[in-house]
Amino acid sequence: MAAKPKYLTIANQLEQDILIHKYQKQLPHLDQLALIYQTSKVTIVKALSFLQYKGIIKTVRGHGTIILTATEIELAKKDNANEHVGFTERIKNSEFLTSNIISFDLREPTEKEAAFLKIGKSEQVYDIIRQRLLNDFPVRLEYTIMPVKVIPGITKAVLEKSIYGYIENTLQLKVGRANRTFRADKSDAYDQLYLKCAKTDPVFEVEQVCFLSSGLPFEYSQTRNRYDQGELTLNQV
Amino acid sequence: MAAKPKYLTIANQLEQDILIHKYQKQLPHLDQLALIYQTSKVTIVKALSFLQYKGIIKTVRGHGTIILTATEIELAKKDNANEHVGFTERIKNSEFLTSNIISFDLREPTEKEAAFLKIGKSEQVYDIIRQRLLNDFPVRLEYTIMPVKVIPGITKAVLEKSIYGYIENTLQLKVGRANRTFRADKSDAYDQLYLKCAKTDPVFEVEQVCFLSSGLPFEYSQTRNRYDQGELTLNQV
DNA sequence: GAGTGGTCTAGACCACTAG
DNA sequence: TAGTGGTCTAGACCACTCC
Repeated sequence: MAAKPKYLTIANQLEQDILIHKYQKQLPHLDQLALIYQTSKVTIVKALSFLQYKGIIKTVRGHGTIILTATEIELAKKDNANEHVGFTERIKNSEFLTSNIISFDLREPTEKEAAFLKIGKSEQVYDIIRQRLLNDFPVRLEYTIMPVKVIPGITKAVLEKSIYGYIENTLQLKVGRANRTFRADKSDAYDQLYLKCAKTDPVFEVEQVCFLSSGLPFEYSQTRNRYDQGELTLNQV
Repeated sequence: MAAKPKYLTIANQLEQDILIHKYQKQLPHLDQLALIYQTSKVTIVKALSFLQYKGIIKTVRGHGTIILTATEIELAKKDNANEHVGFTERIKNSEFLTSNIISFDLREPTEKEAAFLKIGKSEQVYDIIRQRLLNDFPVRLEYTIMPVKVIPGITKAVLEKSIYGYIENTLQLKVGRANRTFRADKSDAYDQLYLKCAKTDPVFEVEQVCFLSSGLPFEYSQTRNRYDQGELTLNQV
C-alpha cells in the first residue's frame, strides 16, 4: 500500500504524462480521468488542484483543463522561494558550503530585537556573526540573534555544524513558519571585508524572523548576500 | 443566495471569530464545526485548508486545529508578493502614482529578449522606458519590452494611463502568470538621474516575464526600484 | 485506545464557457 | 443548449497524536 494519498499518486502520474506529451494541450474531462484512474471525481479535482498549484496546468470552469506551455512550466520550476526557507543552513547539491565564525557572544537584546523575538529586554540572546563560503568563496554574512531561553546550549561546535540540525535533532524542536523581507542595501565596511566586495557593490539583504512550530519566535537574522550571489525568483498568478 | 461557495463563507466567518478571540488556542473539532455550520465535514476541511494557506491556523493530524499566535498572523499579513503582480500598474490606496515617459520606440529585439518573449529576431517590439513617481517623488525606472504582434496599438496615451488596463479592457486579453526575479544591483547613470539617487546607492531590481492567460509571453521588463522604496516580504512554512 | 484531522466514494446539483 | 469544472453531502475508513 502506497503511503501517499491517491490524489498525489495520480497527480504525479499526470505530471509525468504531461512531460512526455501523452496529452497535448488539454487533459481529458474529469469524469474520463476518474474512469481512467478508477477513482471518484473529487479525487481527480484534488489531484488537478495540486498540479495547478505547481504551475503545470490551469483549469477553466466550463471549458476544460489546459496544460500550460512548455515555457511557463519551465519558468515555474525556477521558483526558489522555498530554498530560502532555512536559507541559513541549506546546502545545495554537491556544493561545499562552510562557515567561518566571526563572533559569538551573549548579550541583552536591542529594543528592535526584543520586539521581533517577543522577549523582555533583560532576557539574554546569542549574538552570532558568521561568514558563509561556497567553495571557499565568501557569499554571505549572517547576523543571527536567538534567545538563550528558547534555544539553550548553543556552542561554537554547533555553529560550525548546523544550528537547524541542533534545534531539530538535539533539542527536538520543530521549525515552523518564517517571515522574510528582501531588499537591496549599500554595503558597509564589514560587507566589504567579509564578502570581498568593492565599496560601490550593493548587497542583497534578507531579514527574517523564524518561529518554532509552537509559535515561539526563535531567530531574528539579517543575511547580507553578495549581490552577484543571491537572488529570488517567484512564479505567480 | 451568496455567490461565494459555502466553504469560503465559513472560512471568512471563522477568520472573524478568530480575530475577535471567540476561540482561544484551538478551533472545535471538524465534526463539531460541521454541526455548527450545518454542513459536511469535507466542506469544513476545505474552509480550514484555506485559512491554513492564509497563515491563520495550522492543522495537526491527530491533535486538532491550532490558531497561530497573534505575532504570526500579523506577520503573515505583511506578505506583499501578490502586490508585485502587475507591479507595473498597481496603484496603492490613495497614493498618487504617475508616469513620465522617457522614451517610446519600435525596434527589433535583442537575442535575450527574443528568447524571453519566444519571438523571432525580426518581429518588432515596443521599447518603453518610464519613470514612475509616487506623490511626485521618483521611485522606479521601468524598462519594458512588448511584442507588437501580441499587444498591438500601444500609444503614448495608453502608456500615460495603464498598459494593463488597455490589454484587459481594450484588447480584451487576459493576463495570466508571471515569473519574477528580485536582486540587488549597482545603480547606473540612468538610475542616478531618474531615481534621483546617489552614485553609491544600489537599486532593487525586479526582472519579469509576463504571460497572457493563453500562455503567450507579452512582456519582458526590468524595474529598477530606489533601494529605499521597494522591498518584498514573504511568509513561508 | 480514544480522539482528531485527512482521504475517499457515488451521485446530485451548481456555475461557467462556447457554439 | 451541451459540455465541463466546482461544490456539496453523508458516511466509511485511514493515519496520526497523545495518554
